[in-house]
Amino acid sequence: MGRITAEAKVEVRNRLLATAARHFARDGLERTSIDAIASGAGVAKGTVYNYFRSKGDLFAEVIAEGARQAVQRYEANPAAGSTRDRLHGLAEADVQVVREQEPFQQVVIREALAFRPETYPLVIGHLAPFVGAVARVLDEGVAAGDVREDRPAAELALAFVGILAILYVQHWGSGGTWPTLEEIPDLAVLLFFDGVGRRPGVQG
Amino acid sequence: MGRITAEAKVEVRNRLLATAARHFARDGLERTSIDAIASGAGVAKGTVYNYFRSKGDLFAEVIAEGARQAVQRYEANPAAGSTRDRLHGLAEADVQVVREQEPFQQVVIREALAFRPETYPLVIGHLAPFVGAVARVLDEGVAAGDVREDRPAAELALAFVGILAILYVQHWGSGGTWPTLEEIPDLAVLLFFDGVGRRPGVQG
Amino acid sequence: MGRITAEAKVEVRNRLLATAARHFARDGLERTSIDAIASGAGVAKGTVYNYFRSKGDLFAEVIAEGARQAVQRYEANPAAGSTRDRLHGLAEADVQVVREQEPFQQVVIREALAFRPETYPLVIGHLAPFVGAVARVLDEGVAAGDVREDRPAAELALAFVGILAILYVQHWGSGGTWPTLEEIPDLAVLLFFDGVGRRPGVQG
Amino acid sequence: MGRITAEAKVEVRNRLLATAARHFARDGLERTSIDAIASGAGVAKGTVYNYFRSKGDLFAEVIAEGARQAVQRYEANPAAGSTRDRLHGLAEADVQVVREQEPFQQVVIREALAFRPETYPLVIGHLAPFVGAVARVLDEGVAAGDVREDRPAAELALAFVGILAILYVQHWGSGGTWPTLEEIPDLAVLLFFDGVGRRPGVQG
DNA sequence: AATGAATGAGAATTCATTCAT
DNA sequence: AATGAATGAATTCTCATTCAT
Repeated sequence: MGRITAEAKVEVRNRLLATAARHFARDGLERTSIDAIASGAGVAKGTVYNYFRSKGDLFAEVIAEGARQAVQRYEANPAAGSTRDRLHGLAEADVQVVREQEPFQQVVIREALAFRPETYPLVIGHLAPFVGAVARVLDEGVAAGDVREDRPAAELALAFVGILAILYVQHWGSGGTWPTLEEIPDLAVLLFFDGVGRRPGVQG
Repeated sequence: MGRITAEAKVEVRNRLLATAARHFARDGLERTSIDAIASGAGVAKGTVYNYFRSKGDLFAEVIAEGARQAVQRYEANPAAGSTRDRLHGLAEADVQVVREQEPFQQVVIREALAFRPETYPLVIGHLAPFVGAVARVLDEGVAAGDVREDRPAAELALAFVGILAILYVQHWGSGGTWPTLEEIPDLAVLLFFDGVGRRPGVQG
Repeated sequence: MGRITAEAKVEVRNRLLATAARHFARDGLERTSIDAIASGAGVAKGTVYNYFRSKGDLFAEVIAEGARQAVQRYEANPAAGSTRDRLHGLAEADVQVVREQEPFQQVVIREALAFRPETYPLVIGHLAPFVGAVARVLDEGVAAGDVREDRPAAELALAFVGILAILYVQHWGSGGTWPTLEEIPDLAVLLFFDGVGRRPGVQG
Repeated sequence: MGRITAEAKVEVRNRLLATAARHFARDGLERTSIDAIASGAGVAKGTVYNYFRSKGDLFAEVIAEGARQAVQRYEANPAAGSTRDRLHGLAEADVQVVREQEPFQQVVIREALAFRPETYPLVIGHLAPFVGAVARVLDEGVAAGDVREDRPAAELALAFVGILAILYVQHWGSGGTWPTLEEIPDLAVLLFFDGVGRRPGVQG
């Protein structure tokens, strides 16, 4: 105990966040106990409360941390290419982050799908940058004549993110058998941009 | 005793299921108390245990009941028309069921998205008939040259159901503002079948 | 468990109140644990919460119960005699109640002296009838020329009740050695009405 | 280190005592946290334990300090005048001390009224000098024929101090509205020495 | 068959105290 | 000497489940 280096504090905090993410991802908010997180992180129960005000606060931090990582999604994304390529690039960036921070992203995505009043604004707020990037690409796609213009880009962007979410959920739910993480960008763009219907003279 | 009692028992059971569905849909499994269900259904707490072995069991029965209702999804579907029309018809049938049994369907769909080991087989098993009906339509669409053939119909069918799920979740999460239930069949078919990308000489 | 007669419920409730009063009187609100009350009353912890919403609520009920008993203080008081006799009668009635419900009264009196914002209105509200009775006697005493008229009767009444409180507290604090409960009415009247100063031709 | 350090230590100790007194006066022993005291005094939690063995010990020291200040009560008292005047003088001295050290005195007086076994001897021991001074004045009053002799002066002295305590408690409890600190000496003497009863040819 | 009081295992949270730095 | 992170016992309160009536 006693004085500790700043790095050690950060290390404990990160260990708590990582452990919490793992538990929240597996068991959800309610079924995860602070006890489990504490002992999973190798600290006493009270220590958790030295770092986070409450279980809900810790949960929110897990989501925020996940979302923070995900800002790379669109920043790391190369803006080049056709509308289709750019959507594919965004999806690939997303998959990259999910792969690296799987428990965090699992918590974010499941919470986004749960639409709970307590966390809804939090999740949505943190998802906003990514949704915004998608919407921007779509807007430019409309201008270029690549994207249908009978639906608002903002709604379509939400749908794209939703389709990605569904694919992740399917991935985790199937134990990783289908779809694999690698397939997700292709699938997302196929479902969202190309459509399943076949039309004369078009790809597919 | 005799017939009247037997009917009364069924009636109590149904009331319990309906009340439970409403609570589970609103608050989730953990945050719903047996007390709330019992008093909501106008019976004593102990009575719940005369009908269901445990809270988890009651939850499973709610899902099973919801899925049972949902069998109409594919049975009510008019088999006629183009592939696109038939998919639209399936989506409409689905929305119809959701509308009529909203709390039950909300529980089923959210549980499907949560992929919890305890309920996963239950949900998937009961969703299977609907997914199968979609796959059948897609298979026939492939034969008719209406549907892209580079992806297995079974996987595409799952994706269609997933897109429907996302739209419902978005609907409930937004407080019903977007999308409305009426819009969902159109949106689902647009996203899934037509695609968001615009191609020469095609709708959009 | 299970169904129980209404009398049995009342009996449990009373046992809980009496046990709680004993503990609160000895240890105060904070240092008394629900566990101690439960096991002292021979029930499980949860049972306490079947009867009282919270520890604070139980505490409030103990005070309310104490005050309820204490309404007898002024009702049982014979209205006859001189002002001095009537004050003595009120004090005697009060002592009587304290003797019969000692833990309850101990809680009420100590709480009254603690003036805590959470319980202040409760205590004062319940003490009001007794204070009012004293004030009435004093008012009539003023009219009869028995009581000094340079101070509002309401304030003097508060002081009388305060003096009684001090004597109880002294009684409990000294382990009952001084003053004894029997002495309290005489002492209260002596201090409050007669005064310690000696004046020519007057008693004392 | 040397002198400056020694002075600094005393200064920290006093700051801790003053902060603690303020908190104990407002919130009581149980509801005051060491954390609050430490940060209120501008030191770390551990530092509190360099000065005081435990929270209980700190509380005891606050009382001791309060009582130490209160020794002035009787020392500052001018011994002159009638018995009534001398009592009034003692009460005025007391009020003076309370005014200057309000939080400390508030803790002492409330603790005196709580009669807790842990602090009882402490409080009583420290109150003794003041009670003794009152008793001395009363004894001399008896000799002069000013004070009733049917009760031991020691007991009457306790009652006088009790009446003062009640008036303080009433003062703090009422938010300072009644009685004000200024009124207390008059009121105390009126209640204790003169009495509320009116008798022919006497003041009041 | 219904009832609902009793139960007691948890769960979150607080906080006095310790002690390595 | 001061610090403040770590500790873990203690406490309140919840609620699924049981079972006597």
